[in-house]
Amino acid sequence: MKTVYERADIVPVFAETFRELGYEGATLSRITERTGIGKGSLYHFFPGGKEEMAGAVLADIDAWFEQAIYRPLRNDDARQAIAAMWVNVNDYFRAGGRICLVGAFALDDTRERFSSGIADYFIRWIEALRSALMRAGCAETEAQTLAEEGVCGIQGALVLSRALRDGTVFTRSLKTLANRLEAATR
Amino acid sequence: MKTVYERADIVPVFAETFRELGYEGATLSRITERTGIGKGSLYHFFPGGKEEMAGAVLADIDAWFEQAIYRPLRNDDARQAIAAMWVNVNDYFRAGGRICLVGAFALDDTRERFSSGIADYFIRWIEALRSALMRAGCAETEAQTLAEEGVCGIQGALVLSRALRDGTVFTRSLKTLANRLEAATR
DNA sequence: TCTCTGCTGTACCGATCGGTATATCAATCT
DNA sequence: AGATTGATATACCGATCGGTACAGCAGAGA
Repeated sequence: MKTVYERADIVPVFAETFRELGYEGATLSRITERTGIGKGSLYHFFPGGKEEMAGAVLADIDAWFEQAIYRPLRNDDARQAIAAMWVNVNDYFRAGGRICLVGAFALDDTRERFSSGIADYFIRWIEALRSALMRAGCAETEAQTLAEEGVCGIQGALVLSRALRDGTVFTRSLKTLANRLEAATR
Repeated sequence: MKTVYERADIVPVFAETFRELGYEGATLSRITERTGIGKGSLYHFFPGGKEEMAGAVLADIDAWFEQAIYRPLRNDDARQAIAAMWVNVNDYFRAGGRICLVGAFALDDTRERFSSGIADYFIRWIEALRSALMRAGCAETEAQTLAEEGVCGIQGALVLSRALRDGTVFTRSLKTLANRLEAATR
């Protein structure tokens, strides 16, 4: 059999594995087990090993957020883009059933491996949201505070809903944040 | 030499080790290296191994929050207790330089090992804060929302300040949250 | 002084870690 | 057909994993 895998097909499986087990917890045997791909192929596509695999996941995540969240926030109608952000974020994180890998990596030593990528992800998110808020009528300092508060709140909601095993906490928190930002743009 | 260690002396060192490396990343060799205690003593005090060590840390953390945060929120003057909470939390987390181990454990598979302890920590925090908010004059539903938002925001601020390597983000976020709650109690 | 108890360091256990080498396979090109 | 290429499974590597066994050692009580 010659089943050819594409990086694009494998990376999302990596992502879920790292999400569930963390960087250290995601051993190569776990990864081969979940992807169904042997070490041979794994190292063929990712000669850099585990670190390259996780790096590919982060790049994949970054690309998704760039096109689905950041770009609309920067370029499209501000109010609409912000509203779409809440919906897309709720879907992406499966209403709290899925964590933010970037945030999780930031919390422990794994941060040192992907330092700049992790910082970028959040900087660009906050900056894009701030831009949208200002276009929607916020003053600069308020927009900055609210943007930080929004991104912050999302990360916190992920932690909390995981801890409580209650996805409604996540969706409810997003709603509260959305109202808060909406109130500030009129 | 007969240097007798107390569990109370060791546990905080465990805590920092788990914080920095995560549960999987905190190997026994790392732990012995940081504590300066050999495996012999380690397993003498903690026959249950790594899991018991981490469990002791969680119990330690829980006890600290109970006496320093939750109890005042439940019993003392509401406004004062809330104000004290922000100060104590900022100190405890070293202005964002130290993460919340409970939150970190919640994010990956480690949650399954300490499930009830993790959930309890957050449930009691939110409940205590809600109680204080109500005594300070909040309506019940608003108090619940604000309490969740507060705890949520703290967790998010920890993630964000770690990711950005910027402790000012943490302190600033706490300030914003404090203002938010203050505004709702008058 | 002589036990006895509690603590400690160390050697060791099987299992698994991340990673490498290689032989084989399927498909394509000449 | 024969050679070449890319993809795959597998065996294997030294290192380290979490955990155990145990011998020795210091101090308290007899």
